[in-house]
Amino acid sequence: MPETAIKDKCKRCMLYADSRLFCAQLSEDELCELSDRSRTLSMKRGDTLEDEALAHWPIVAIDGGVLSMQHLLQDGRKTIAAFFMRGDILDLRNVTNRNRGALIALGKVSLCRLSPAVFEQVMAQNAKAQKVIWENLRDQAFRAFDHSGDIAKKQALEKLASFIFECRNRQEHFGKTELIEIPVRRIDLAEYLGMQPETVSRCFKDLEKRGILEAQSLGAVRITNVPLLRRIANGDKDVSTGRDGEGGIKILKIA
Amino acid sequence: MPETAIKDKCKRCMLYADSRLFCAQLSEDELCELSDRSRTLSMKRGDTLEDEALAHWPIVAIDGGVLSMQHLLQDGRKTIAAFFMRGDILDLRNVTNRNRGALIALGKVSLCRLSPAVFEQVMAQNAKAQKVIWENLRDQAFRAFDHSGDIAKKQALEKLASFIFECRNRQEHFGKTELIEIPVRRIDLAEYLGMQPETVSRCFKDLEKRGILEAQSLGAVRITNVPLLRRIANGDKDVSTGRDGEGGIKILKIA
DNA sequence: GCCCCGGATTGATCTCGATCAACATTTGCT
DNA sequence: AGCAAATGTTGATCGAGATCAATCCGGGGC
Repeated sequence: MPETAIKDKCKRCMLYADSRLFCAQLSEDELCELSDRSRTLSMKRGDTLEDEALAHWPIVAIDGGVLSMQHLLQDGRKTIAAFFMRGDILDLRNVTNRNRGALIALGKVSLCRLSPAVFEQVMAQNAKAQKVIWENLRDQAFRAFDHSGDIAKKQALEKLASFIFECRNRQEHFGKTELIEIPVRRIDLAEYLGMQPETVSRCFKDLEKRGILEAQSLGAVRITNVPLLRRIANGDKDVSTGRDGEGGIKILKIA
Repeated sequence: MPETAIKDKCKRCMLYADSRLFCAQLSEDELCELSDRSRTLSMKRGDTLEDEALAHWPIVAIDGGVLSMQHLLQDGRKTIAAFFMRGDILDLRNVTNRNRGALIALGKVSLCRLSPAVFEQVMAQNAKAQKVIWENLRDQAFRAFDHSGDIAKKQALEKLASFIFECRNRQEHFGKTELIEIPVRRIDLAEYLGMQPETVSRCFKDLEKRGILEAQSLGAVRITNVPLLRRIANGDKDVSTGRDGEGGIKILKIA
């Protein structure tokens, strides 16, 4: 077998199979070198990427599943600051643990610890790959800015509506259907949105009662009234308080 | 004057004068080309970077002042998702306005709209410059993750304490003093932390009453009890609720 | 299949911070 | 400097969502 044959582990990995993702941008030689010097890892719910492991492998690329960044307060309160999913690349080189939360899997996660040396080399040489990782990091940052805005002033119902749209934006679209996958448990969702699981539950029920969405299961919903959900997400009080029961008649107050 | 003479506008700009920032990494030729194809801009409180202007100049480097990213809800509620300060570089190429808030100055801001072509060229050629902008974007992302965690579950007092530490981390250290500059108004601070100006005011007063900090003016405070403020920021309920009036005696519950 | 247990739901109560209102102070403009 | 408008502070009241408590699932292991 020639030195440059693409490894099976890479052929099975979405980072290579999806033409928009990082490994698909690499030349055969680059991919093989990166592959040889990198290590895949499977995690299950609750597993943590330990500091010690991260010191050696500070660059992590997500193949599938949902990895969370969690902040733990001293009295036990917990928050999820971010979700990382397929295609996301985390560069934790020189990130002091002061401003980095724990990285914890929220289900089965498969990821690849990339060799920092090869990563750096590819970043310097391969403009296409550089563009992909730059845009990925930029997306992560903008998603975080958005999320900060969402949880700062929005009410519970509005936060949940925004989150459903965030899921919709991130998932590969299943045709034209408004079937949205919710890839995390209620409890994680609550921690991400800064609310209690009880409140999340109540808000889902409220949206169902108003005919805005249907629960398919705990892990998926179908939006039955996209414009109305959008208005709630955008903080239109006349809708979110339920005063306008018929829905969608009132003219939007577009700034 | 030779073609490669460094322009006055660059000599006066901290992006060049501070050796850690972007323009200081460039060769004289690179700097001059970038300078020729870029445009400085001064803004005053309330000025907005318009979409139209950003379409032509999507890359913005902050020389000084505080620029905010604001999200406006339909009923008038407003949140500040992020602060951008000296050295921050915003790359808004291909960012749909859907997930980008308005960019509004919170005081006098001086910035430089960088030529995308030259920026891209420098990013491809100059490894040192590439490292600086990569790390800057990474800092922005991690700061946003942190901030999301802060505002999701923390109480008002805890959020304010965290914010004071955020200011402390970001400012160039004035010697060893615990004098912290608060570079934004109360009202902006409230929008950033997802609370009301009244609450911000009450929390500052509370921290003063407890002897944890002294207000020097609206724009600066001196921390007089750093460990206690840290415990509040970290969500130690025994402290933040004021039950432990003497402060600092109780043993920390480190997880 | 059955058991088991973490997660999800539902209901009742309470609290922190939002809101409203009045007043003080700072900032910006001429 | 002096005025007007914007911002900040203080006090009183109210409500959305946290908290507490009691079930109710659903899916993984044997």
